[in-house]
This record gives sequence, C-alpha cells and structure tokens, in this order.
Amino acid sequence: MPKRNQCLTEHEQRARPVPDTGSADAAIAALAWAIAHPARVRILRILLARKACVCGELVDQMPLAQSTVSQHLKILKEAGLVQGEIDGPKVCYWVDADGLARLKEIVGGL
Amino acid sequence: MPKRNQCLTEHEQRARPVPDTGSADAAIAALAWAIAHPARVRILRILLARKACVCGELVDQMPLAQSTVSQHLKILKEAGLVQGEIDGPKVCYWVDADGLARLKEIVGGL
DNA sequence: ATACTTTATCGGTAATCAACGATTGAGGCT
DNA sequence: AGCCTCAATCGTTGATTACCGATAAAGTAT
Repeated sequence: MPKRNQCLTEHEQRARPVPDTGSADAAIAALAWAIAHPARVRILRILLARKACVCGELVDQMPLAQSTVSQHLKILKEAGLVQGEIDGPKVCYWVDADGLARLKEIVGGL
Repeated sequence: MPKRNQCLTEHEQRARPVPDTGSADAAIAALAWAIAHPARVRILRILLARKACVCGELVDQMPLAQSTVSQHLKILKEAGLVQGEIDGPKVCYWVDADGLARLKEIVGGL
C-alpha cells in the first residue's frame, strides 16, 4: 500500500499507459452484478450446498415471492452461473460449475 | 454438473439444511456490487496498473464527467477497495490491497 | 487578498432494479 | 376432458442508480 505522497509523476504515468480494457471490464462487471444481491448469493449457496434444487424448494427457503425468486434465477442463468432444466412439472436448478469458475478466475485475476 | 433428473429427493434435501447466511450474503453482495459497473472496474484496473493515481488523471482516462468519476470513487472507497488521501490540492487514490484480497477470498470461497 | 486548480457534494433527470400479485402456459393426474 | 401443480412472464409500483452541470470547499500560486 503506497505511503503518503507516493503518487507517480506525470512522466511515470505516461510511461505506463493503461491498456484499453472496455469489453473485459464490462464482462467482469456483468458477472459481478449477478452476485451483487443478497438473494442471488443465497440462491447460489443453496444450490451449492445441495447439488441441485427444484425451484419451489428455493422459494420455500427465501422470504420472497415466487415470481421474485424466478426473476433472480433468470438473472443468474443469463450470467451463466446457474443452469436449469425442466423435470416434469418442476424445474431443477444447479450451479454452472464452469460459470462459477470463470467468475472466480476473473475476480482472482484482478 | 448434475445430469438430467438428478435433483435430490425431499428426504435428502431435508437431511442437508442450508445454514442461515444472511449477513455473509449481504457482505459478498455489497463487495460484488462495488465492481458491478464497468467504470468502477476500469478505475480499479488503472489504479492497479499505476500504483497510485490522482483523481484528475483518472477522469482523463474515462469518458465520464468529473463528478461521475468522483461518485464511483466514493463507492469504491466505501466498499473498502480503494483508499484516497489529500495531496496538496489534488487527491491521490490507490487500491486497498487488503480490501481487494478480501474480495478475492470471499468470491473464491463460494 | 485574488485568482486559479482540483475535487467533493448538491440538485435534478432519466433509466434501471426489486418486489409483488395476477396471469399464462406446460405437465401430470383422475 | 377437466383439474391441479409448478414456474415463467406480465404489468405495475416505489426505490435506487447513473449521469450531468453547477456549486462549494480547500489548496496553491501570483
């Protein structure tokens, strides 16, 4: 951690230009945003604890309406962190291991 | 990744109750939220590339108004990811290494 | 003291998010 | 077919966010 008055000079700053990382920034932001809500973190935790879980069970474990939970699941799915599959009248959800790994990797790589 | 129809039975589910993780969920969500915006990720990247950076330099590197960048810096500071110190008329910012480590740890621990 | 920089904060606007109830649609059951 | 269950979607509401310009505060220099 830099000490007081340890900012780089203008010359030093120019010597180390920061590369353009627009799309990468957007990617990490999107992934982070998916877990930027307690309910979505909770959903991930439940799905990790049980290997998989039916939507209705998820709803039972949360103080939220069914439609709200469904909304959060959609967000997690779109971020690639969760997958779901229709299983009879129910829908079974589980954590997309690749997606979660990608999240960890991208955050760890900061 | 579970295969089709690999949801747990009700008995299996009840046997493995998911512990209450309310505050931890909120903590990770708050931290994730701080980097859930491309501009804030960009700021982090710039601060990491240069050990430290004056606010004005940050503004120059982003297509955002000064007041907007200042807002994002405040958010990052409140999340504990960035620290700032007044240096004459300017303000020098740098990444809070502990905070960033905490973010990585908490995400990696998912 | 005055003028100039630099950055934080204020005020306002448009857009997005979170939450809910109600509805729809897709499957199973009798 | 008719009924029931389960989950996604729709429509709405209130709250929050992102962004900007303008202003204020704090420092430096003339």
